[in-house]
Amino acid sequence: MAAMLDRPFFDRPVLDVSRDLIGAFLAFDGVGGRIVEVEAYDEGDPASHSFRGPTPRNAVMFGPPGHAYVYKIYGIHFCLNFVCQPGSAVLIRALEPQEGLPRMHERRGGVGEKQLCSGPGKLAQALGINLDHNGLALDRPPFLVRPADDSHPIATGPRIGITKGMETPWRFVLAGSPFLSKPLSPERKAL
DNA sequence: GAAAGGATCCGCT
DNA sequence: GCGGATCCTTTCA
Repeated sequence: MAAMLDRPFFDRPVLDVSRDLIGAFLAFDGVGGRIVEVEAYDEGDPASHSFRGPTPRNAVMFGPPGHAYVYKIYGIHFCLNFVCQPGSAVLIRALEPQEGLPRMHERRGGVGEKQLCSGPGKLAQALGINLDHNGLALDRPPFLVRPADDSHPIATGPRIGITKGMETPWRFVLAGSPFLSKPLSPERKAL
């Protein structure tokens, strides 16, 4: 079986992990695809849940690397993060669907393939992720995370939907992917 | 104890 | 392009 991303991979600076996750494969209970969009958050970042220190909700962000931090947003949607070094995490924002397409379509209700996982809330819905999965380890089932098998053109830009820290270009995308939550604009230098 | 506001999505205009 | 849905965490008095 192919290499799996485990704790040492995530126990690194969050920007390095974010970059290396573009093109990686994520599945939850056999449903998933290629990661094409992520955002980095860390403790010194006013947009991050960890900015004001540990709370009951964000406790997982201060726990061991390589675990899932899941939270509910706007009372409706769930967002999936990968915990890196203490107080930092990567928000998984979009996937290129590859496995378990029928179940994704069931959960997402008749949207086109490009919209199955083109946003953090959509992705969590398509994969069936909810608060029950907060704190689960990423290196064993139902999670499966495999590294990218080749290099990918990566672009960066400002993060989406935040009200603080807007100038920090910590959004990472697979350049030119049609599965992003939004096109990257303006396009920034690749890494 | 109260109030504000959020790392979103969808439908309507 | 704009606003509503919907809830619960965090903050402040």
